[in-house]
Amino acid sequence: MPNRLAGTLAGGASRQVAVILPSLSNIVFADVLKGLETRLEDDGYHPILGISHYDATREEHLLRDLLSWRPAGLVLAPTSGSAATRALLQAAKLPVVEVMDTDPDAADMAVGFSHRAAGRAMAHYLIGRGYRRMAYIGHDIATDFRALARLDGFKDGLTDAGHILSDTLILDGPSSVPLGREGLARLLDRTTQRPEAVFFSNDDMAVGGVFHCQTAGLTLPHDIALAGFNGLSIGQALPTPLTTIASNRERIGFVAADHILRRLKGERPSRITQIDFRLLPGATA
Amino acid sequence: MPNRLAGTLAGGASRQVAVILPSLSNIVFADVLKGLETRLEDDGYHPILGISHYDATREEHLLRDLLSWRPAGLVLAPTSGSAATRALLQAAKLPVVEVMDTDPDAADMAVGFSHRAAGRAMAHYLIGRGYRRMAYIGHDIATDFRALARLDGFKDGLTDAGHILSDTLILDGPSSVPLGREGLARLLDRTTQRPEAVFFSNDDMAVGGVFHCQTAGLTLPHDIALAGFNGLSIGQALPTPLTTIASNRERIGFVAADHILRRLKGERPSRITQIDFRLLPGATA
DNA sequence: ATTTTCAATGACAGCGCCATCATTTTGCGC
DNA sequence: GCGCAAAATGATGGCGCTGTCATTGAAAAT
Repeated sequence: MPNRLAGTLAGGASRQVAVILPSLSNIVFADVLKGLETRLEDDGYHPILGISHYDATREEHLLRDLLSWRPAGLVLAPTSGSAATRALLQAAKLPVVEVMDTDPDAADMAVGFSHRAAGRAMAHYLIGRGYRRMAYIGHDIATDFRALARLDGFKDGLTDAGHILSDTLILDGPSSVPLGREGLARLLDRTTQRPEAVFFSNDDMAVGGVFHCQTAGLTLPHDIALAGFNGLSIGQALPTPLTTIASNRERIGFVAADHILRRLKGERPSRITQIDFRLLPGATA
Repeated sequence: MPNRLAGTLAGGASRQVAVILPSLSNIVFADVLKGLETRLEDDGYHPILGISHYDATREEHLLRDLLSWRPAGLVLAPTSGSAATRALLQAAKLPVVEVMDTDPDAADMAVGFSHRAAGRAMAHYLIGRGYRRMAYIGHDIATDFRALARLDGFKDGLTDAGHILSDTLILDGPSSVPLGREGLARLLDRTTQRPEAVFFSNDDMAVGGVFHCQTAGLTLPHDIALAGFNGLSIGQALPTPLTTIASNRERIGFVAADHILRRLKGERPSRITQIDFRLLPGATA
């Protein structure tokens, strides 16, 4: 059995790719990782993993740590646009892909989609369906800046049509089904005038909202309309399939890995790669 | 920035731990990985990841590949008890933890719980609740031998009380909410006599079963009782919380990593470590 | 002041492999 | 059979670091 440490040190290519993700609690990043691993494995590469927990300091520390293994490439779902991180990325002489978004000033390459555009698309859809009084329920937005971008896009979309967001509820902690359920309960509890539609920060939260409606005896979408984001299979299997936006996370990971590998072969994959999202009209909105 | 390749080659400890998991589609293994990463990160270690896709050949190949990086330790959720794999593990002079089960003849250490005992526990619970005609709905069991062990344990439990499994439905493909929903629909469709209770291979499948009942107008647990396995938050957030068995997957990962690290410090953590499962009586059975 | 002990510093071999270059072998034409 | 070019084989120098050993200087003991 060869010793790849020695091989790499002596000048061979490393065949390890550093991967930094903000979380693994959310299936979303597990999907990205799956796509990455699938493509990397094809060429005999392996991911070295770091979890930033949505913390910029931790991310920067991980970056140094992982880079010290001299990986052949780096894939990360940035947790912040911190200057220190950006400097490290620029300085690192290796292919870098930032995933999940399409930041036009990415250090090197980017694979993902515009969360702002996704939020806007949902606003347009809901307006098109005739909803006017709309609310938003989200998880801890301070950390998850992509969810924040979707919220901003959603507001933009409402503004486009001359409307405004009637209510916003941000809950502490990571997104989850129970948190979404609690969120909708609290939102409905505190307002006299029920919103016609609620946009959740993601599908986990939205499914929780659906469960609350089932418990509270609210009929979807007649009494209230709900929409999520991600297109998780759980939402589609509900008795009333969730209206949501499908993001192709596994493909994002796959393409990101492919970009790294192609760059290593001397090719020049495009700097920004869109992996389209798709609005899934369900039965909840 | 130091070059850890050189450092490790020169005799330093590697600070990389190889991790082989069967899948990342299932949140279960993402949880294990999260626990692993959390503990490893504390000591500046990082996981190098491989996904076996429940395939013994692939697992063996990954093993060789990852071992060629001379990691400090190895954690794997075995996909099979293949002789070749076992030989590689024995031969490898590094701490090895097999997770998710408590195989008494593990190559080195094991951290997990007995799936057979878990299945049996659920049988005892359901019998105690007065159910007699019981069925099982599972996903592709040929690959997921831990799910198979739970089924065997479930049968054992029924046998203990002088009962037998009245019906079994195994569906192709990995477990998912839609698959569970389809499974229950098909099971009920093909039998004249409806089972009193159904045990699903896991929570994803069982939640699908709950959704089918909601759609078909079946009241839980009066018309039919359902039980799952894993204790996912989604099941607990349902309007009728799912009766299931909670497995502490993140803790399994955490303890596994801790065992590796302690071994590297010269300690001798126990060979087999039980991470207890816990039956969660919900409202569905 | 001299010897002894100990810590601190510095020099160096070698981890296992890949690239490069030197050497030998082979093939071919005349 | 000889000369030359091409190919196969073999030897060697790092890659960047760690652990060891030798050396030095300072502190402690006599």
